[in-house]
Amino acid sequence: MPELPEVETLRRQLSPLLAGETIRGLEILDEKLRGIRDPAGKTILALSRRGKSLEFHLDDGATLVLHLRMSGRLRWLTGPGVFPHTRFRFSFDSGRLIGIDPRRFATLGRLPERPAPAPIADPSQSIPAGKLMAIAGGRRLPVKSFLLDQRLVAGIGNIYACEILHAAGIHPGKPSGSLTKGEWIGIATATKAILRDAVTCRGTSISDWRDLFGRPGVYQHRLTVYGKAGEACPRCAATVVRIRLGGRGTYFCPICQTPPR
DNA sequence: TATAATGTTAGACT
DNA sequence: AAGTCTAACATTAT
Repeated sequence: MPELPEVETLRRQLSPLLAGETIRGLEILDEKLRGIRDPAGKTILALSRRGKSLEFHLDDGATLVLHLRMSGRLRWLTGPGVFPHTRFRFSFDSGRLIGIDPRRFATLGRLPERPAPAPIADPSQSIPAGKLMAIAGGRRLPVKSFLLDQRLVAGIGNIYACEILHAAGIHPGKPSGSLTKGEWIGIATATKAILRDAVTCRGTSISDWRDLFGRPGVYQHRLTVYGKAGEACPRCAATVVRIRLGGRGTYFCPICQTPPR
């Protein structure tokens, strides 16, 4: 569920609450998450984000890495509160951080060594068209799959990939190696604008995404194609279609997103 | 009952 | 061999 804008929303909301706070305890309620050394007594120095991962930097030099995968959410509580599917609970002097995850795909680890960052490490900050084109090289990989590959571009997920390609007017199935420089520039421009806008909107709440305080984001009101099969394309009024690409539901406008060749 | 869901990855296939 | 594709993970909702 959470993509770059949603995770960045959590990071921004958590930073002022947790920087300098000492972890008083960590309760793990899902046996799948067992195995991390107890961080109780460690102080959080800073929070960062890498792609869709949220990183807690501790004063013992270790880093706790949280990935929410499909259905993970975080809630900050200062009073009582019980949520179904709670999988872990951090306690601090100032409150509690609850991890909620119905599908149990989320991961929480204490990684001493992190993998090398993707070539496009933060597409909301810097996404040079020339670099995209170079990476795409003569690949046949559909451009949407390219944008979703976290080893290449970190942070874009299914919703924003669909929205970016619609904004850039490019068919999601177009082989990435066949895009022109102009098309990559369009993708880079759309990516930065959309991701930044979505962060400002505190993410997209189509179904169950909520921010740290339980409030829905508002970017769902700005979606142009994602989840809109059968509806009119806001740019050309043709009917938005849904296909399956790389195993994921893919929405696009068959008229203003150029067909692959 | 069958399908799909904001993600990732191991293993299969080409 | 590298690039690409599919199934699987676990659960809920339609």
